[in-house]
Amino acid sequence: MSIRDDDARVELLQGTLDLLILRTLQQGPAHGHEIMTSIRQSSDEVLQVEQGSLYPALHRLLKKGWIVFDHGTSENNRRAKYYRLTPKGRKQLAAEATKWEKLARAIARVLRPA
Amino acid sequence: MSIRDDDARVELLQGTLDLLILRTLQQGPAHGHEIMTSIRQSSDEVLQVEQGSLYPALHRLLKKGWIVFDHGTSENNRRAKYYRLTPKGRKQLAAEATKWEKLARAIARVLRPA
DNA sequence: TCCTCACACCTTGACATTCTAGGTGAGCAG
DNA sequence: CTGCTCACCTAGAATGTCAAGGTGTGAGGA
Repeated sequence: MSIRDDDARVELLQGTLDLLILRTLQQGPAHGHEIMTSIRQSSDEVLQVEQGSLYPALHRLLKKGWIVFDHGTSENNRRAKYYRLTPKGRKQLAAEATKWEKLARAIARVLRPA
Repeated sequence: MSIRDDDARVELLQGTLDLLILRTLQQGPAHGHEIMTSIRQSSDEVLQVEQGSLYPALHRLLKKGWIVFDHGTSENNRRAKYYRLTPKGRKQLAAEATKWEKLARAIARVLRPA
């Protein structure tokens, strides 16, 4: 994942991609390409997930049983894999979201101490 | 770095350690051990930096010219390296803090879209 | 005296995640 | 039939972190 930083791309942050994918799929099934553009758009063009990160991540989530996919046809009439959350994935999403909140708050505290 | 999660330790998040160290040193010179406890305390015991992460990180920051150290003696009368920010490090801190804010906001947007 | 503990520093090896940089094939527009 | 976008994929390298080890020294107690 990269973050747009004054028109330069800077790599940043490990461990949040799973969370972002799970959250995106919570809004309904989507194929890889859709997930990419969805994350980019819902972050106001700040977050740019690379394909080389996305697909390994999807396979990782599949393996862990957090998502599954069905074959389907995209809006552009292409073959595509529609991923969706499993119940296990929903739980994981909740857990990861909580963890993220906790972490973000903790870092914020360190950045501006009382 | 790990985050305390209901009395279990879960590793989390790559790329923020430099920021936390720089921010800690902004409050004045400190040696490694102090930096560890300072981060733990200012995060309300949530963030626990391991030695195996801290020292490589310090050497990395040294190499990049963001910090320097002087030999000194600790409060406990031990030999210690007192690290402090360089002007370059101060700039870097500002840049990384901005980047973090940007990222945290972006992720927050993805987590709860309008 | 000797022992143990905490302090302060360090390194090695493994691991996971991500990026770069490739590649495939199919549909669509010119 | 060419070129473009879509949609999928992988190999290789880089990176940062952790777990687990290690050294040496000072302080305090037995």
